[in-house]
Amino acid sequence: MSTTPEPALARLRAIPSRLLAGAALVADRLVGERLAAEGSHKWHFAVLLTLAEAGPASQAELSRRTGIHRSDMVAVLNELADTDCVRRDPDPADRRRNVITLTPAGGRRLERLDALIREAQDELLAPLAPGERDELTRLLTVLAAHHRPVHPRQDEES
Amino acid sequence: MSTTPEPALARLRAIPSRLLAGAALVADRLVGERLAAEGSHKWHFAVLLTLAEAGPASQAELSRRTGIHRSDMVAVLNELADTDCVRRDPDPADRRRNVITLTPAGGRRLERLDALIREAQDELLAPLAPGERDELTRLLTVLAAHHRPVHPRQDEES
DNA sequence: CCCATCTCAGCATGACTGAGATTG
DNA sequence: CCAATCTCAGTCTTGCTGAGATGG
Repeated sequence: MSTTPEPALARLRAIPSRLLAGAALVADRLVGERLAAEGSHKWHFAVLLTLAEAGPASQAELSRRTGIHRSDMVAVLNELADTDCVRRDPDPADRRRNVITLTPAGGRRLERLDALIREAQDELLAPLAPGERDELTRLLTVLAAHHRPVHPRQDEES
Repeated sequence: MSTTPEPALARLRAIPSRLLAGAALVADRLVGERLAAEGSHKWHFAVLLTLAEAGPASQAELSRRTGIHRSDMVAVLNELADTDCVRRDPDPADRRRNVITLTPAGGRRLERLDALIREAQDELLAPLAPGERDELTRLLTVLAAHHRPVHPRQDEES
């Protein structure tokens, strides 16, 4: 037998890794478009949320917490500082570092971005029933928990 | 009320778009590593599969079918031709184009790559029960069907 | 003359690296 | 003198654009 009579045909569009890539692309576009309309991107949200979650931190610490590269953090914080969303003060205890602090304006910005992101999730999951949305989230959470629940690339080796 | 008492904390890791991005990254790595070990990447598989599915075609036609950019197709076909997986013959009916044909060796290569990709899916979905794997695939398929069931980027502008 | 194809060189984006300046 | 931080310039990667050559 020629081993692959035609099964590839039906299989193609059912490959989970391919489906995931497509869904992730769509999701990223939906989120990105909304944040861009507000003059933001994912990184702004990540930094603001991390500050709200875990409190003030140095830039290096924010890099570790968010997975954003130390080199890109500069621009993100410049933009957030320019719009008064964060303050960048010299740390009195260690003058090598800046302490980044969320401002009230930053908190409000976080809320706006959060609302936009929830909107995007709703659009993404619109074709699913409420129970299905929860199930999808649950299954993806299981995968995330199992496969290196950390950040993608970065300097670190080992 | 201060509107965001602390709900962001728990919400962070449950954002579907974020979970999708993480899962897609893992999936891509699992697939990519295996194909790289065979000296291949996704595009080789896509081209071989398309040839097996839909038969010989010109390079331009393959670009359309696979979503691989016409400019990248050159290198992919060079590599496949170098390993005798495809033949690139001038079309007797239209000498502007090459007709790309899958060779027997190409068919065998396709089977190997297909096996590697199935391996990768198994590893990706390992933490899920069989029923859950099907359900995840089904849910992702619904999303794919609803949100532009086509290829990502490319020249075309509407 | 216009259109499609194949190819290649070069651009644009996004992420990362390396090193200098500052401070501990 | 070594370590950590902040910053910036430059590099590397990947996918895409533009245009020349071939041919219908």
